[in-house]
Amino acid sequence: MKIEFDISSELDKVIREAASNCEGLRDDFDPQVRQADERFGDFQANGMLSYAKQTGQNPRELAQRLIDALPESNFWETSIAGPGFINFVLSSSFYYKWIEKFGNSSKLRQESRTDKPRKIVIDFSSPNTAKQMHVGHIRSTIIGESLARLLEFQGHEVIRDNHLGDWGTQFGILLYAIKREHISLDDLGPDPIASLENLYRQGTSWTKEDPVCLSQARKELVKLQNGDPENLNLWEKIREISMSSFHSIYKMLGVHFDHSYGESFYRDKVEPIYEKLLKHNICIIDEGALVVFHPEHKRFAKQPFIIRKSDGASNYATTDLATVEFRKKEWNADQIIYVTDGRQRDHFEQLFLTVKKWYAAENVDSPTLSHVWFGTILGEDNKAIKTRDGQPVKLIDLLTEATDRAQNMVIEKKPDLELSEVKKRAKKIGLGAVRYADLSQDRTLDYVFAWEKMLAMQGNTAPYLQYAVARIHSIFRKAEIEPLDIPPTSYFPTSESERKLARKLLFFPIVLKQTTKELKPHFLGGYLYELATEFSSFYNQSKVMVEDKNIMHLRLLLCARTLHLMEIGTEILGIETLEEM
RNA sequence: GCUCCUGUAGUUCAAUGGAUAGAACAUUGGUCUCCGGAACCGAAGAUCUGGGUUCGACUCCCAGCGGGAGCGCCA
Repeated sequence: MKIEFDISSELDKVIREAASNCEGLRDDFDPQVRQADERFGDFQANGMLSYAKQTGQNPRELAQRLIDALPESNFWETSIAGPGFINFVLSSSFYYKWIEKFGNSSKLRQESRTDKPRKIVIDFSSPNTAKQMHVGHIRSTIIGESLARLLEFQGHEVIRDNHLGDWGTQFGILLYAIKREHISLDDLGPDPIASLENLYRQGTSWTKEDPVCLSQARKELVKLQNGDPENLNLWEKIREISMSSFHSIYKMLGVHFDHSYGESFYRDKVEPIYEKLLKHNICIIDEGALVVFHPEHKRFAKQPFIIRKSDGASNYATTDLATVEFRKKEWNADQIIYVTDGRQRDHFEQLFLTVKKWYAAENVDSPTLSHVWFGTILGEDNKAIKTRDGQPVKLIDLLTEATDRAQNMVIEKKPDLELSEVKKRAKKIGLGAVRYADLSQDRTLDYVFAWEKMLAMQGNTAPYLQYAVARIHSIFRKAEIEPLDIPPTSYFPTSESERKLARKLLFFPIVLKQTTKELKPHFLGGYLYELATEFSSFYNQSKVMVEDKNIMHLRLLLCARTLHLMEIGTEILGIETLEEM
């Protein structure tokens, strides 16, 4: 067996090869190599059980035959257990060689790169302009950024596109309110976006109370959409004010975009869509609106996908179609990933079906369309946090609270630290905690927003990961050696804590693969937590700086590799690490 | 009404159809001459109910019960 980065796929290859020369096993045999429970070994092949059953053979006998057919190797010990599991226990020398070979950061990055790079557009964050971002926006922003980093890490070309809600009906109301109050957008006070949001709220209540106001607001919207210079100018300023407020949050979170085209960008690109879909008989006119039905689909045979309203106006279905077209034509995207709330699943399913038919009719390859959806953040009433009812927590307040709390903790631990350094650390710790709170759980789950939860800093949290990293840095400072300069050693991972830590390192490629396949960052988060736990345990049981240089160098090597994987992993999640904390 | 998601320790969450369901918080007992105690080691504690498929089910299928969401002109 070769020492490959992804041990499970190498093992799979070796077993299949052996199986091909093995009586009773054919080409369709799937070894089902899995990460094994610690009690049984490092990897296990489960494929015998089902295969033996199907072919009417004895699984244990078959397993024995397969083991006999495996090439001689001093890298593992095999055994048959239970009804026919094959367990592989990797040798200490294998552990050492793997860690030695894939140790340094650049090597790890290189090994993680795909051999088929794709151009992938990630559509995420996408707040509405004229409003502040609130906690409901955090998931798309954080998950999207993390996926972007994950895919970039593997060598894909990622285009981050912030699909702003900058052309909605909210502008009618807002423009009406601005004019009624004779507001100057150049003089909105210290917090312009908050002023705009208040103005919008004010306008909403006016239009609700008085039909005359409502019709005035509608007129302002129509004027805007018809290109009225005054309204267009106001709209542009509102967009600028909004962008600048978004930008300050993105900057804190280390999020950036390549484009922020938004819905307004597509407003003059919808006509051809109607024409094409009509031409291909994909849509029909129904109750005055242009809609798409999918007769083959149990739900969408009757549930319409409205692409043009009965008043002739476009809606988000239209712009989404135009957006796909733009990303395909202009960017030649291989894949588009939409990171949105799960409540939009029907919409995207309909969108994807429609695109598929449209492109098939025109005989062009459709990009792979993926809806990466996440659960709703709920208020205490178990309903989605909404802008209208009550006061939703502003995102900036959450982030500020997080850094404030972290700052108190830092000061408590290190009272003599300079304030600028305190703030620097507090920012990484507090924002890391918020981020990890979201990324460490399966994105498809809803959760009730709770300060304590978002700001937790004990247990399975970002500060725990950061603490492990800081301790490793501390070891290297004390040892006065660089993580990449560790001399070779003849001592291999032997003690329980050494083996357990080494073993955890080996699984990184598998976790990375799973995270990518599912586009679920919590797999990576869970792994990093386990790795940090394994390290902490190792740290307590095995002193690194010992007399015996062989032992010390092996332990330093384990520390160095842990450090690299922790740094790579946290970087993908967007969590910053510290050398001291 | 139709469709989708969801139900795991007291609480918040894990678990590509695999062996004795794994953590955190809270509760509780230890470690305190240690390279950083933001830590480590231990105890106690859970798969909504009933069927089915399978050698094997938290996982897949069916039914029921509980929670949530979507379903024609918001996004």
